[in-house]
Amino acid sequence: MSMQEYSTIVLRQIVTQMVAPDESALESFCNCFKPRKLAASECFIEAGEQSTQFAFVNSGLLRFFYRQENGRELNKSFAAENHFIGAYSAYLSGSPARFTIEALEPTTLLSASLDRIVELSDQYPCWERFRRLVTEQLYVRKEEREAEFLLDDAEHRYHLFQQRYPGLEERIAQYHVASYIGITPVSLSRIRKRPK
Amino acid sequence: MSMQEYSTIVLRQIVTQMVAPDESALESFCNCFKPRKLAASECFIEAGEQSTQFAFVNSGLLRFFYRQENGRELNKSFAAENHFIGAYSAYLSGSPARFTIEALEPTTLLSASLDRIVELSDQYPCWERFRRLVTEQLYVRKEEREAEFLLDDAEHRYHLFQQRYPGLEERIAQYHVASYIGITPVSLSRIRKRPK
DNA sequence: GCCCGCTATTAACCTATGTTAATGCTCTCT
DNA sequence: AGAGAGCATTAACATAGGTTAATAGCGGGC
Repeated sequence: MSMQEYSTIVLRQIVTQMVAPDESALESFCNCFKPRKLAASECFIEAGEQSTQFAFVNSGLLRFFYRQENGRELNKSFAAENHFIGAYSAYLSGSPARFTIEALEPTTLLSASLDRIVELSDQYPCWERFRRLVTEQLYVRKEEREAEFLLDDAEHRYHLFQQRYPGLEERIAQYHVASYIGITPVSLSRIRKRPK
Repeated sequence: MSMQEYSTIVLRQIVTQMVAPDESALESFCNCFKPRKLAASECFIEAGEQSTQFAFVNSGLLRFFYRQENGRELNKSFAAENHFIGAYSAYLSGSPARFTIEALEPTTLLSASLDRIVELSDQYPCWERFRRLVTEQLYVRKEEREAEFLLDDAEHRYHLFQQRYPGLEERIAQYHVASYIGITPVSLSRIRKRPK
């Protein structure tokens, strides 16, 4: 078994559970992916790029963030093992990515071109279905987050972060948590000090 | 031509542009939809319901909103002519709708059961594709809104509302705009008064 | 072991938005 | 025309969160 075949084992399992591809569909799909490593603080996608990369995270951790004019960085989300990443919405609308995806830890990926994935989704119903399922997951997540911002104050959003990403708080700097919640590190520190 | 056939003309046009269904696929699809009218302030879906309804808006205007414990209502979005509506994310996760969909004006819809649409999407590739396209649009919207809340203050979000829903500000009460932005009517009034 | 750089905390002050309440406007119903 | 019901505005005050700056802790490299 080649190195590349080995690294796709988990990917195979996951997409098999999702859409039950037949042998040939699965091969075509996995052949799109090439392994790639990122060092900590290296970027998978930079804001402004016309990126067509889509990847499966084998190990490591990444953050998605927007940069403001004043240089402040706002974390949109995080992705760890067994998640798919990419600037999918930007790809769909043909525009450059609005956010950067950066590794917070040394990360190993399987990376593919979205153009290839789209081709496959035109040829195989299972990959069309795969695209839909991934998009649905993304959508449900974003809708939840919209509700958070509409309904909850910073303290509540902090607790929701802890629930949504169990164990992550111990893995990243607190200013990254603050940035996800949409407040400053100073504010988060105050919230953490508050009596429960 | 029956009344029902007549009312699906625009729906037919729109889905034909989206996924180019063949004759039989289109008939099966349109047969799922039945006309329905809502008076102003009548609800299409109530928060807490296990709703399986999905609809195409022929005319009128609706708002989607979350209700807080204290009774305050937060507008998630609006939908007017030629848009699809429903509690799609709740349907996907099998949970009750978290928000209410209420008509702000007398509204005419074509309404279908999501179970039926899902059946069709399993039978016809074009309706699978339709599901994906609708979900992608929803996703892109929600991601934009997430970015708004992370990056922009209330005044900026007010201008973004005006851009996203041209002409809507004149059609609804200001407290509905404020509720969409996530602030109080008093605050919006202050923002509107500010010198440009 | 020591230094340096980065992170978290804390304090003092500032600003945007929330809260409450009073006022006045506009529309409709009679 | 008058009365009443929302709705928008305004003002006074309260609060959450932002800003700046000082300090303390911690961790890695030399």
